[in-house]
Amino acid sequence: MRETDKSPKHALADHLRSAVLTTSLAPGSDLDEAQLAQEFGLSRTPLREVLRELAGDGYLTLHPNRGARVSDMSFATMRGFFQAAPMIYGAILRMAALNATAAQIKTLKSAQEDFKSTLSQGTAAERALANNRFHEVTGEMADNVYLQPSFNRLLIDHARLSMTFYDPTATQLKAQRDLASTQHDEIIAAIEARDADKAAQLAIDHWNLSRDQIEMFVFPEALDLPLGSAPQHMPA
Amino acid sequence: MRETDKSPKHALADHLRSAVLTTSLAPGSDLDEAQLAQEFGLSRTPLREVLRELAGDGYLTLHPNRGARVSDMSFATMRGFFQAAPMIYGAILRMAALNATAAQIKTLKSAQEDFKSTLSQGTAAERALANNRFHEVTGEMADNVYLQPSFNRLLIDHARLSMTFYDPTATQLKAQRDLASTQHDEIIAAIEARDADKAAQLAIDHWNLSRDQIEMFVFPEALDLPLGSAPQHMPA
DNA sequence: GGTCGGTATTTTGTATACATATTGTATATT
DNA sequence: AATATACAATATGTATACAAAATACCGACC
Repeated sequence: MRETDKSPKHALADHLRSAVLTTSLAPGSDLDEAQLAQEFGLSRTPLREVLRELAGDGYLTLHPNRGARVSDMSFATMRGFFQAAPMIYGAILRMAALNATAAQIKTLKSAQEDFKSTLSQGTAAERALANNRFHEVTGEMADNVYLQPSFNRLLIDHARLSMTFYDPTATQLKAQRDLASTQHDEIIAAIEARDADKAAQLAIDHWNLSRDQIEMFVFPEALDLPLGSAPQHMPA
Repeated sequence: MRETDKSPKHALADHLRSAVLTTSLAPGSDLDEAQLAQEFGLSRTPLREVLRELAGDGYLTLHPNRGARVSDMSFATMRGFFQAAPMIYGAILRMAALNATAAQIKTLKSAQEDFKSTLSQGTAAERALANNRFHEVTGEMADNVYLQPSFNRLLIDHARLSMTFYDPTATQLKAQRDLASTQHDEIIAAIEARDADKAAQLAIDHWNLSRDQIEMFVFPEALDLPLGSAPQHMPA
């Protein structure tokens, strides 16, 4: 893979996408056109075109006369996310099982290998990107231009939620990740067998796992402090 | 509504959207940047930004070094359309019933009034646009950024299919249009009553009607010619 | 006569310069 | 001292000029 001869536009777009997905660019943060232009060695004109493309895909939001910001994630959008995700994920995997080509299955397996290697020796960001890539491939397999835009938008925020609600101290996490990987393998098998119902079911299972991880972070075990053991705040 | 003081960018975007929806710009036709720029009185730079935005929304497709074309509709995309539409329409109307604001309901009623007036005295294109607007409002009501992109993409091709498979000679058409209008009224009522199940059911009904119209065009009654009554093609 | 190759023309992509809008700051006024 | 206003600084939006790519045209060659 030659990365060097890619056009600066592609390099910029890839960089921004990764940065948004891994929240190294935080939701809501705003981008400086002049700075990015200089950094990636192109003028503002093509740069602004890239920003518009990424805005169309949901990575960024453009505010007239006020520049581009990373699309933000409020509690309202999270609610919408949890409502829409199971349906879309299920539909995508169902169609993936029906329509996947041999070449795509090969690509998916390779994406899964990459994901596995990030499990043993990758950062949280690398894991999120590899997982994102795996699911992107399933989206391509489904080959439905009407579902794809919504699916890709879900994937963006799925990655960002994973990064946001990632708790390295959680002890169950290793086991959950292994289960996720196992589910990926099962998904590949279902697609290869063209078993649409199985694929749809696995989508739900996989989604629930993901959902549990986030829930576990938001609603952790309450701390078990006996009443009164914490020092009282006394008036000075 | 002042149309005159809108920025040329908005004017261009609106024009292109309408032209695509009504197929006055045919699927697959390509756009001349220089010509459009002159026509709408702006330079190529902002014009290209508009093209990128519309491409993000699915109206256009950009081909690197080869300009912008109206997104085309193949049989493959039609198949995908019929697979995805019922699910998304149902989900959108369900959420619309749950989340619609009073202001939005007012907007929807007004859109329906406009639609009704096109039924009695509008062209096919005007009807398609008014119908499209009605459903766009339901999309806004659902207020779900993850479903909206797919829904809007479906609406684009729904409008274009209506225009493509529109048969002014079909006698049932008037009755079907009145039924569509009645369904719109029922949809408004369900949303106002916050009856999500009803709204979802109406989405399916409304969709089936639409589907039947298209099917009627593609598979018309076979011509009732007795065998042999058509002149045989004789060798010269 | 048809196909290949090279040049001219057209079209798309990029850079730079300029115009316009927004934001921050300092000063004046109440 | 607080607010309002004018002005400066910064950032976004647009136009034009130039570069690169693709297409069309024409002639040579098989």
